[in-house]
Amino acid sequence: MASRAKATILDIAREAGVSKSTVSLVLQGSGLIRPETAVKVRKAIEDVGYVYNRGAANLRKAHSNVIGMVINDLTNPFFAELAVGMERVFQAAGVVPFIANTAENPVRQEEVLKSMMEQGVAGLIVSPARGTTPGAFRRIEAAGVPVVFAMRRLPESRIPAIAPDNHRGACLATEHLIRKGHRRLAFFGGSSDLVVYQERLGGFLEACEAFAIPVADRTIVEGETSRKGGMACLETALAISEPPTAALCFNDAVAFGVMLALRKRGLEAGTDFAVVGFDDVAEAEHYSPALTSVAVDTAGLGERAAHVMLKMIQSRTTRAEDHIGAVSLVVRESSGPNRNSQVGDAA
Amino acid sequence: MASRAKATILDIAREAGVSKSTVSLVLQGSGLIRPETAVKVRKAIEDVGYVYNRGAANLRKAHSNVIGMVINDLTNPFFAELAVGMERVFQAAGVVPFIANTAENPVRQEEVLKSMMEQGVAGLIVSPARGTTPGAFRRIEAAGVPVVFAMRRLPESRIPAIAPDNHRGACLATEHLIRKGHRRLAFFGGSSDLVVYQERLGGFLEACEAFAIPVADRTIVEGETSRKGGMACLETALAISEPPTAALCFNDAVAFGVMLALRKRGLEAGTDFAVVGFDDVAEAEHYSPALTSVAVDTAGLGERAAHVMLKMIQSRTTRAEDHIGAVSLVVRESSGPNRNSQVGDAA
DNA sequence: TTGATTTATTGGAACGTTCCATTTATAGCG
DNA sequence: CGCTATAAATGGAACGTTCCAATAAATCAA
Repeated sequence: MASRAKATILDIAREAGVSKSTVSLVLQGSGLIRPETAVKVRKAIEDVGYVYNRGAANLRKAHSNVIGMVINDLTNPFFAELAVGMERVFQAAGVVPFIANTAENPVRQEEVLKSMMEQGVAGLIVSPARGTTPGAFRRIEAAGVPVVFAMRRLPESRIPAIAPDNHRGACLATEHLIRKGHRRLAFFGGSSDLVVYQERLGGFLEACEAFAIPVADRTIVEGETSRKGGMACLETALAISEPPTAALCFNDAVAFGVMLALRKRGLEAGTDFAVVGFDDVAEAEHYSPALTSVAVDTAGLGERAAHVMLKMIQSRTTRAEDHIGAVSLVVRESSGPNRNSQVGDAA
Repeated sequence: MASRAKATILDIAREAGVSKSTVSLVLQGSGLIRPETAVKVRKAIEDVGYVYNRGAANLRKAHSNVIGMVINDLTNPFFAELAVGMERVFQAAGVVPFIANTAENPVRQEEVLKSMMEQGVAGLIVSPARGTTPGAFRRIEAAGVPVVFAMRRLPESRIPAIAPDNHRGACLATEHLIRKGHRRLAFFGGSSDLVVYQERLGGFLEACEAFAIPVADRTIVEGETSRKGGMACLETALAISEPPTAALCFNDAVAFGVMLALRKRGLEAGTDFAVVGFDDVAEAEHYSPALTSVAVDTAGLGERAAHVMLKMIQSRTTRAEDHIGAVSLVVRESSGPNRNSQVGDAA
């Protein structure tokens, strides 16, 4: 079947009785070669068990066909969904996305980015890890490799970002809680070194402002963006003298944690304390009680990011516009007795 | 900062006033070069904004430092956990794992594998997609690239597999249900074209046999391995004349679906119908009622798979032993009123 | 038939590394 | 001082492709 040493186009050429250039042309699907020749060559390729060496090709070619996706936390289903959305688009464009996980660790991220650059990726889609330094992408930009940020952005950076309208989403959710009659509100989870956090918290505060919620009645508890973090937030908040009666959570994981902590205290989300999440991951719908959450169309943002990347590569530019995705509040049980079921909105 | 065109070792050599060979040596951390020279070279590397071209290097070197991880469903947190376990090990070994998702699609898988081979991966860790044909890995084996299967295996294949003791896990879980007093049992979800399915169903049947459960009282419903699939399974099972009172589910996703469908009918898992899952994903613990499930130590299996791969690469062999991971039943609420809390076991 | 044009095919020079065989410099020793 | 032994640095060929310029073959116009 396959010969001993790795077969090259030279072996194919010999086998098919043509020149290596002809083989190369066939490999690239050039219309210049005579159909019969092409058939002959393709047969030889099959016979010698040839595998194309993209590394060698990239030595001559301008662009590779791989794009790197660098994700801060693959175990969060939210990011997995994002990745899947992008994959769909890239597959159709004949581009292969390689995914790498940084586990929210800037050092690891540095290594991963370096590695991807060394592989010669055509572009990079990144959801930056917490604590990424502003200069982390300087070298990559200098090398002319297009980068787009997905879901998260960096404080002062010219790199285009594709993200949901965090401010508006948080506003919508907070308004919803206030309309339900809550007057002492909390914002749970996340930390201020994340731009997303600033945006979501900003939306929360704006709504509070708009409805004249006094500053003293706004409880803000930073914390890990995980179930565990959520549990801790609730404990902290309930310990104060005039505890809040409702909370907007930084993301769904935090919200799940809050609901868990409530149950541990014999309280129920929705009736004893209102909880709203952010991201609307698939689980939100299936939780009990079902979680009210801000839907951000994750897969859609992934597709959008992929399209932007493709366009950047094509027009060999390193610049593109930001894109802010529409959000909508999906009202379920965790925020209190039902009235209506979905409040849509486009940004 | 960075020069116009991409810098190469030649540029560095010129900048540092040494030969390209010296630069190459420094890049590889050879002890042959004088420390002062190394420092000089490293400075030059920094100055010209050099990025190493691994493609070019691989043209000469035997092995690349990238390993491909091909996963059938990244949105399943179970597989994401697996991936994360492997990453830990690889990182420590200075190897970069690139992850790709096949979305349970054999055609997509073919493309992904081809692409990884073209990139010149040193090895491949694969959780094969459903319906993978036995010959899918022939060419890869012929090329001498080591492959290990994780979590799933292929019917008749010499490729080593790292997987949990599915048979034993299913046995354990079924026994648990029988001990709780159930006499009409169901096995929900999965389909017979998966080896894992055969193994888990086998364990279920063995336990039934051991406790003399008549064949007529065993209900087996195949279905999608998702929440949706689980819901459908329950509907089907409850429609028969003498419906089962307990079910072992192919995996946790199916179990969640079953619990959801129960609630829709006003029934509660644990009291009205016993449910046991498989995999023990993180959510299982947090569900309500908490899901009894077979824990398989996902991350541990991932680490094991990574180690096996590393060893195969090092000893340049394409063969290795299978590895069957220990399992344990984690008893929670969904299987009925508590008695004990965890039944451990090592295979 | 001949030259011009089009269609297929081909050799050879890159591309950016590594690695072997040398060369050059430095030190050690009697 | 001459010789060997060791340490440090180097030139050049090779790796498997692409692509340009060139050639060869086939077709056409006159």
